[in-house]
Amino acid sequence: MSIAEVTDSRRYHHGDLRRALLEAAMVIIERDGPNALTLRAVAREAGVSPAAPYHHFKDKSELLYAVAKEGFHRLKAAMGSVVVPISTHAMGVAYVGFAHANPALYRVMYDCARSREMIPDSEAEEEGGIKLLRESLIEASCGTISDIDLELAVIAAWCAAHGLAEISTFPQFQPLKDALGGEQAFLRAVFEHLGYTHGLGQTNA
Amino acid sequence: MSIAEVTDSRRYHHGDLRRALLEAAMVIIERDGPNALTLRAVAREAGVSPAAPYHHFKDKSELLYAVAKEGFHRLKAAMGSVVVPISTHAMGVAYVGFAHANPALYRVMYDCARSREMIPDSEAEEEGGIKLLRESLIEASCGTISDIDLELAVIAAWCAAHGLAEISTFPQFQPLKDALGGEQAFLRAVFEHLGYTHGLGQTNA
DNA sequence: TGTACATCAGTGAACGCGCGTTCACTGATGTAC
DNA sequence: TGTACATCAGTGAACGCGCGTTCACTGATGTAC
Repeated sequence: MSIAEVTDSRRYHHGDLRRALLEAAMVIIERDGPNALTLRAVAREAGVSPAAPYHHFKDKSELLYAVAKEGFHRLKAAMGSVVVPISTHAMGVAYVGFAHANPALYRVMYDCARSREMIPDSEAEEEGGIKLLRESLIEASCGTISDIDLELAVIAAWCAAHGLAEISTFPQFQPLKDALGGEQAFLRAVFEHLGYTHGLGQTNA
Repeated sequence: MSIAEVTDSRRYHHGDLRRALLEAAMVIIERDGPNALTLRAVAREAGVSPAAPYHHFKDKSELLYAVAKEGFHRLKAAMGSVVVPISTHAMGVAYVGFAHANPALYRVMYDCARSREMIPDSEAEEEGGIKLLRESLIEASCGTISDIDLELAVIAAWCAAHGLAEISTFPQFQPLKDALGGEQAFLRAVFEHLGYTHGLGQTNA
């Protein structure tokens, strides 16, 4: 439920329109697709005039930035909330789970991260999840891993998670999912194939 | 060089406008980004009136389909042209190379593949690369791999390639690339971390 | 406590723009005789 | 080979639309006295 619905939305002054606009943007992205994310649509969704957002965002691109930043923030939160013992595998599952729960937002986040320098703030959020991943890999190796191997392991795990997040939703995999006994078993099996059974990226054989 | 440039583009009748429109669309996507891909822009790029494309595509979405299909066709060609002996690793490098050479097209292809049922034709093209990958995995296992393990290996390899294709371009990896001695060494190292040293997805340890 | 007033966060009308698409048209092409 | 004509693949003007953004405005809020 958005803040606009919680508080009395008929008030002239909204209360926290900035937050409400971000929520509205999330709704629109997931409901109507990233291309439907216009400033006017966001204002409409938040129940506010088309000019109102300009009191909170310089222009459309700044809203987009903020949406991506919020997305990375939530992704980091999802990854950080896995139950102990933290494993790379569990974090990968959380990562993929987030991407599947918010597929369109996930696309917007990465389009944003790829297409331009993130503002420092957003970069920090984006880095947040990576930091958690790195820590889990250090822990799993008992701190013996070299810097270069660690970075390679981070990237490898990130690639695996990103690939799985985007590709495993394709309908053509449904037969295999059924054969393996469901989505979770399917994800586990693919992670195993990629070397994440024990929560550590495999080192060179 | 587009066909429009090769032939006399001042002719009233174009010759192969459909092809020229696809080429123009590719140019626009890579030069101006996927959001700049409008029917009018494509016509403009091809040097033709805004109504001309309607003699070759029912509407804008049909042009988009055709672009994605052509993209998958080229991706398949890139994967198929790796030198013998064919290895999963070599095909992965070809895949990532294609994605890096045509980043925006690559996004359009996957957005298209994800957002709707591809028309049968396009699905065949999309499947093309997967088929090559599957064959390389069968060959590498000397035909002893089970059906389920084979499909898992296909998906794992596909995820790794897709993840690497989209993530390895992030600027934050530049230091590591430099430390490893360049883009190629970097890609090889990450592939190794993911178990593709010998051209076969690792089986469960 | 009550009042004047500056500030803030909204409104709603308007702008210019590029878009997808349609339409009547026209020039080029190829075929029948 | 030459001509009439159907067909095809273009043109260019026009349409309605939703967009991002601006602007003068106004209602609500909070603070100084």
